Amino acid sequence: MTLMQLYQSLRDLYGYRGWWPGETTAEIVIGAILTQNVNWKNVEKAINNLKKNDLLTFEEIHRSPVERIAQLIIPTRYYNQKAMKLKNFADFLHDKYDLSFDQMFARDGATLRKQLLQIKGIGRETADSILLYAGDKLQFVSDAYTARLLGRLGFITEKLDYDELVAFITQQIPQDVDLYKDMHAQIVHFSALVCKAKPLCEGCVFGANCVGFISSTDAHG
DNA sequence: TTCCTGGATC
DNA sequence: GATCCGGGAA
Repeated sequence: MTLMQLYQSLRDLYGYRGWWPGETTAEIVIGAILTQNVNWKNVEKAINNLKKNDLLTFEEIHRSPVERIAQLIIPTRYYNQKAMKLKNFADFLHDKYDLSFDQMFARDGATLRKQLLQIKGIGRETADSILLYAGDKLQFVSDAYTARLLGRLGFITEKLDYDELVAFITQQIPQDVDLYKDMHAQIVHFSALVCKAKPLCEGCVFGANCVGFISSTDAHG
């Protein structure tokens, strides 16, 4: 099986997803920060709280005290840290781009990635999510789901760090923004529903292709 | 109890 | 690489 065959299987299963929930660029960026290590349902609660208080733009976040933001995003678990991360991004956008996403995304992806990674609270996965889904940049997004799935399916046999995994994948697929968006979306969806930490192997489309697969007749994998 | 679309710090 | 952060649903 190739990576594109993996992608096609998931796309056949779920249809095109394209994915990232959020009606505005700011909402996508906010979601990318708030979703760190937290269930997306909790992020939705926090985003609704921000929306009800007209805090879903970085103009408002920039001039709002961090304590007020923290109180609204409590469902995202690390709310004090994440409130500061939102403030840090707002400061960055204000100081470097006059609070304009158009100006920010006018930069090339590689330059912008380096800038985003200098913001305290923005790591590689969050930066890449912002670049791909908020900025339509050709930047593949990897994550713990991707590493787990590719490990179980036998694509990778040794641990790769984040950047190595991104390189491993992008070498084997067409360089296309919409493909990057949908492929990550499919992997996340499948990993959250089926190939979970405790996988639901029954009826899995990959069946015997999975090296982590434990059949009911195999007492101990 | 476990698990959830991480990142910073030491 | 180990630990902190520290809510909510199943």
